[in-house]
Amino acid sequence: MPPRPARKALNTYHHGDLRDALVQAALGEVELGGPEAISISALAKRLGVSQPAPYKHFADRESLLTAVTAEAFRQFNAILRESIGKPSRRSKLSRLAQATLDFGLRRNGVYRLMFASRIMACAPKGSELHVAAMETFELLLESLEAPAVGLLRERSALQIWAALHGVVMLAEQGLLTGQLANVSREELVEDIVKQTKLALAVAIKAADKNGR
Amino acid sequence: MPPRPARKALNTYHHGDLRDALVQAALGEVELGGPEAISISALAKRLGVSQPAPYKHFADRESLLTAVTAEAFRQFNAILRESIGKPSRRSKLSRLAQATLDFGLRRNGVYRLMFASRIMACAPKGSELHVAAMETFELLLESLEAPAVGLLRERSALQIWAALHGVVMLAEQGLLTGQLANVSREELVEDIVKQTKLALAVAIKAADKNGR
DNA sequence: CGATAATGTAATAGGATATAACTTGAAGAG
DNA sequence: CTCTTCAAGTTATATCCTATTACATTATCG
Repeated sequence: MPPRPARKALNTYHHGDLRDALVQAALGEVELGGPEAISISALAKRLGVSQPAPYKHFADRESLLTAVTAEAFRQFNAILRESIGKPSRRSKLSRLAQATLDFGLRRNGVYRLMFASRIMACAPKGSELHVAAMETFELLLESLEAPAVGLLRERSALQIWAALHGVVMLAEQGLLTGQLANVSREELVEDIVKQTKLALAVAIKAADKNGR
Repeated sequence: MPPRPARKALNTYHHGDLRDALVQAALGEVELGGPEAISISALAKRLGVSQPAPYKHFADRESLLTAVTAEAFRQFNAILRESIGKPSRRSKLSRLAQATLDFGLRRNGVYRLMFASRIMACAPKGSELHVAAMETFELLLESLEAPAVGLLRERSALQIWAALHGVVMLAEQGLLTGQLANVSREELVEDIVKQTKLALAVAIKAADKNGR
């Protein structure tokens, strides 16, 4: 299927590219109010079309949310790709981790849509959404500049990924209190990166010993 | 304020303890369908009262959700307390981690309400909800049987906590694919526990060296 | 150029949140 | 013991949102 041709609106009756406009506008809403902020009728009003018009492009609200989530993953992937691409004295993993933290806090509504709603859980394997999400994980694996391969590598990736999620969630929910409140988020994430590298090094050494 | 007296329903007009019944019923709904499954009117119908009756106890839907979340935290805390209390050959930390994983997967709707909705982010410090959530973190600190104190201890707790969250979320969303799909969740969590202990040991050694 | 599919609109049903005004019964004061 | 009062119900209603149906308009292509 070729990407939609993005026709121009030549008249007032047809919008031109309502489908894409809906996704973008919805992403804007989610950014502020999270997944539950998306209202089909509000979006229609905002885009100057009748209330039922969106249903020509999305079967229901759920289906719009799915498309929005997929778009969010693509944007997120672009950011990650850029973060590990640019040269820096810090490691790729560290840069990716910091970029994730930044995205998770600055665009928290979108982040919640991606990682904390039930939308993802419903995405069948091979769907647009699932593919985009898998690509995120691929980027993470790529940023793990380590000699480990296979399962060991995946387990390390999972652990840093999981820990990153957790920090974003806990930070957003005001659960970083006590003395933790005085530590910058960046530093906490750096802790996680270091810890993962340390554990991976130990695991590799152990594997070598066994394999020898 | 004394705990609500849990009056009996002596007649048909008054329910007896509608407030508590609402919270419990809502918790049941959340368990299956997540936070968005809660509908005031559906709950009212299910409990045999008129649709606006719940508004005598909760200002709005949001306020009911907050109460439900607080109750969920209390139940979670009870489970955690039990898990680290009973004697076992495994460490407290490991038992708490496994209990969290179990709760997160088996009662995922509730878990999402607790850790992935915007309800928590809105809870002011000192509120019923915030207190219950902080107690969860206290239990985690308690289960960290390590000589570390203060910030170092809190940072370790944060890291294992964050990683646990992440595994629950990723598992629920079907993002554990590839070779990871063949590893049991319990094993992945055990990885996290080991890794945290290792990192903490290293950090303590470093701190000792500096402090010497 | 005319048929047809894609994309819009208007009208409407159904369900949810929330408020207002009224009713019931429990519980304390005199 | 009764009267008053108030918490906790009720019915009725306004508003908003989702979703469907039937109809209108334009784009596209044979």
